[in-house]
Amino acid sequence: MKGKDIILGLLKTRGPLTGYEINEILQDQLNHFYVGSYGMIYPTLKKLENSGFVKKEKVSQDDKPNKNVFSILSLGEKEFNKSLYKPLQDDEFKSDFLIKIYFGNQFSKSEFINLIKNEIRIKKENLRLLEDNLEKWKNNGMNDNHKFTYDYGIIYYGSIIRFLENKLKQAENI
Amino acid sequence: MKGKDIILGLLKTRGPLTGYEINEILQDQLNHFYVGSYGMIYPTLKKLENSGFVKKEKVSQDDKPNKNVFSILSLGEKEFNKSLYKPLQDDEFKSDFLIKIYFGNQFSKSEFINLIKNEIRIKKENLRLLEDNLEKWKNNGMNDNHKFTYDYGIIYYGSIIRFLENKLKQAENI
DNA sequence: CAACGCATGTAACCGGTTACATGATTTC
DNA sequence: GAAATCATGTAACCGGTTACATGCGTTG
Repeated sequence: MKGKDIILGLLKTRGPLTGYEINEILQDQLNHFYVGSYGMIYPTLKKLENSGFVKKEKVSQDDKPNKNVFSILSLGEKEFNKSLYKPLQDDEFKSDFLIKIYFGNQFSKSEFINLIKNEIRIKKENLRLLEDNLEKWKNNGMNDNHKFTYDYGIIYYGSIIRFLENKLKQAENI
Repeated sequence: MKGKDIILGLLKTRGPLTGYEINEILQDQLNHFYVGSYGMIYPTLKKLENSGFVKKEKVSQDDKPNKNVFSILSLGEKEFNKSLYKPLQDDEFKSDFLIKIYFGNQFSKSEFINLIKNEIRIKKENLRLLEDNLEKWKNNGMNDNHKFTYDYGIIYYGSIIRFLENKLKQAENI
């Protein structure tokens, strides 16, 4: 599933949305397993419109700038359903941290330790951001499946932080 | 760190290598945190050669096809060191499985359960492949830092498999 | 009047992937 | 003589990212 399928899925399951709102959902809820940005969202919405998958409606607002609201069309629903039944792709994981660890003998002891400390800091920050979004998410229509993806993130970050803290102790005692 | 930095790092830390050998190392050792392929390796080696980072040497073999052996040059070592000290990039994780789970209310109960079973199968297979490589890796110069990245993979797969098995039970009991 | 939140977009680039194409040598 | 292993490469494409560019309306 690509960016276009996620956008179609959001429009299908949550109703009409603006590019701005799609971005908010991606950042608040899907960020730990799919990274999106405006640079993906707006060009994709344009392509989806040109393909007849979604339609755009201009909405004037008094208290805020005007906006473009996108709704999914039946052709778009078909396309989304198709994507759901495509064979499951293996996860893509790329870790700059692990690449650097792999070449860790190029570092001094203190550099190596700082590398791990830094990664722990980042992962703890990731975990905190995810946890902070929980209340917001609950008030914004969180279902059991959303909770599944949330729990996955919590377990993943927790396991990795524990692992890294062990490795840090080992590295410090050498 | 990009593909080019990994190739430079391998040439620096393991000595001269062919594209074929680089691919073997990527598949056997780095595959769980960096996915590479010939389509990346050969064009990258060409660019590295054109930039003066590596040099190519043709080697004739009697028992096997001839090959091109690449060695790192001092300019390449500089480039690699530079990449090691660039700010740590956040991991990139993209999960087709979690995207489908996020939209899980589009599935029937049995489809949903099969989706989880399928992912467990894939993750167990990933884990097994990693474990199977351990002996081979040990006999091929595995250091403590390599072991670090191996352990990371084991912990990650183990945690996720346990998590998914719990969720599977829950899904079956609804 | 600055900072922030809301809102939309594009052009150039990138770091690859995918599919294809080829061929030697050895083992079964 | 088929399959496996060793070995190298390219052309077309892709799914984005990065950096830039703009502007309204509200809040402090």
